[in-house]
Amino acid sequence: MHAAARFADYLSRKRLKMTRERRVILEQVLAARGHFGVDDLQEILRKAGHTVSRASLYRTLPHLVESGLVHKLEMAKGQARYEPMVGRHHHDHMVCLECGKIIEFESREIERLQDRVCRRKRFSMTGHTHQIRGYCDGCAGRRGPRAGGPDPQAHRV
Amino acid sequence: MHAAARFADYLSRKRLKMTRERRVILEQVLAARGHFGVDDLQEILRKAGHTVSRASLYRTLPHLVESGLVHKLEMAKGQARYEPMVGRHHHDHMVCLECGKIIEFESREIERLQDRVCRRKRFSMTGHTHQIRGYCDGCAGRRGPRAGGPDPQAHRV
DNA sequence: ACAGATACTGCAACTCAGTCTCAATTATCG
DNA sequence: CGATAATTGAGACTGAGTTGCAGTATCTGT
Ligand SMILES: [Mn+2]
Ligand SMILES: [Mn+2]
Ligand SMILES: [Zn+2]
Ligand SMILES: [Zn+2]
Repeated sequence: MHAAARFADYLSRKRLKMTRERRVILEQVLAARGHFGVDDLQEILRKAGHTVSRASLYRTLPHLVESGLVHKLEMAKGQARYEPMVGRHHHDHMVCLECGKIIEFESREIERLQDRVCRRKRFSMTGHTHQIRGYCDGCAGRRGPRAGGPDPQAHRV
Repeated sequence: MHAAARFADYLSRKRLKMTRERRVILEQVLAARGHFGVDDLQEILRKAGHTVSRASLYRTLPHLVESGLVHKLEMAKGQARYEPMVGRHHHDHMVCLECGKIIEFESREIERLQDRVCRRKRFSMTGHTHQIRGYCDGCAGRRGPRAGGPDPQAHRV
């Protein structure tokens, strides 16, 4: 099913309207490659000759997420980022604390173990976030192998 | 090494001072069981007969985290929560979207696979967040097995 | 014990992502 | 078409977290 049709279907099932704003947001979001924030998206739209208010972006993105066309990444501190999910499958992310680069990874084994631990705890999972923080190849070298810094996750007492 | 001594050590190495406020914060944080937010902590302190400003809490908690005595949970939306980590080992969390309950889990296997995927991507991990959202045993029942709701992580296009 | 240097505190002002209110506009459907 | 209900942009607002400042406390010698 075509993405636009899928969104139209989602909207009509919810008695929502397919407006010009929603159409152009969908179009630009699907064209985007990589991960973007709300302000990035507004800039993308502006360059494409469209004007959509921040309020409408904040209102529309949750619909795109709920319809499954877009995935939301909850970053620490609250700068949410989004990525189109059309024709892609689930993955998780590594975030470089130096340059901000986002690296995608996927592991069937981790997902399977995750299901297993949910079953063991009688927990009904609807979603998850598995985010790894650290330094990418390029940035790790530039910092030296023993850089004591933020994110002291590994401490033991 | 005793937790208080450990914190004192951390402070002196950083040329920071052990103030009355920091002492009482440490004391109450270590006594806390479970996960708490900044306002919870201020209330705990107040009940213990101490007054510490929100600003000082926000200034001190990062030190406790960096010294490894406390762990910070980055929840969606930015209501950070903390938990004492003295004498405990690393674990991750499930969060019930209905009642807010936080369930802890640990999996050596997932951690191992996580290290492996970092190696494969040449990523130098300093920390991670693995958070599972869904419904706990009690809440899942009360909602019925097929409750279409938020967090539509599982969609495919 | 003392004094100087430096860090810390509370307060209130501020930031910033995200939400909400409202009046004007627009999609939808019979 | 015309009624009805949803949507929009603007700007006010919220709430977690941060910051500048002036007064205060701790620390490091001596
Ligand atoms: Mn991605
Ligand atoms: Mn925990
Ligand atoms: Zn990097
Ligand atoms: Zn629950």
